[in-house]
Amino acid sequence: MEGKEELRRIAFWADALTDAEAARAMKGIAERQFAAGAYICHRGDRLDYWTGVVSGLIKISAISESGKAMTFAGTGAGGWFGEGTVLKNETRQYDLVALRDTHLAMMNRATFMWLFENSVGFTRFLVHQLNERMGQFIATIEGDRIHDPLARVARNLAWLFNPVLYPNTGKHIEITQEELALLAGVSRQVANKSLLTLEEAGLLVTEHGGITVIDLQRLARYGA
DNA sequence: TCATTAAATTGTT
DNA sequence: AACAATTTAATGA
Repeated sequence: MEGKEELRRIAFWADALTDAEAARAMKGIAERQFAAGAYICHRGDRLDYWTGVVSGLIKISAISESGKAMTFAGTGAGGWFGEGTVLKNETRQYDLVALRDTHLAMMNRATFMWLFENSVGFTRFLVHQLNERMGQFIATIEGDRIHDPLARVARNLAWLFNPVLYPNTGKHIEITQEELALLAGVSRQVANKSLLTLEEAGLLVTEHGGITVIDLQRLARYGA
């Protein structure tokens, strides 16, 4: 009971575990802080941790052959990622960058594998998470062909509101236009104009240091 | 609680 | 990239 409460503070999937499983999970998790702009890991590094964002914002990106940065996904508070890398026991395929001061929870591989093989609740959660991420990656591949920066901003923003990957977030998120620009791989000016356009279309409301989404469905499909 | 200032964020060029 | 305008946060009376 005690370990579960503690785990619940940093992991929304704590409820899927038994008390004993939660206690074991907690023992295998280390918490680390990263400053804004810091690299959490570079492509090719061996990072054998399943990682959760307790607070902050990170970007998952890769450098294409042409040398252009390509963002695969952004993850805000409550998001967990890297299960694919840990399961396959291989090096990271992407760069991880903290876009703002970020607090991470990192579960070591042994604990992750133990939960995967012994906890029904955890395995069920993982399947759900992988399935959802699959859909998002497919959308990402399609999105990379879209050069319209407006659509890129809209999609990146919509990902941050994925209710399955980040169940804690409501319709509001704290993110500056500069941070969103970094995520979408556009300039801050473009992000600013895009947001104003999206606001005019009635899809969202811009605020200071934050955005409230009105129509997530249309936002995710914008330009498609 | 209110006024002043500093810092952060946004809007524009 | 640089600038001005706007909003929030912090400070002290």
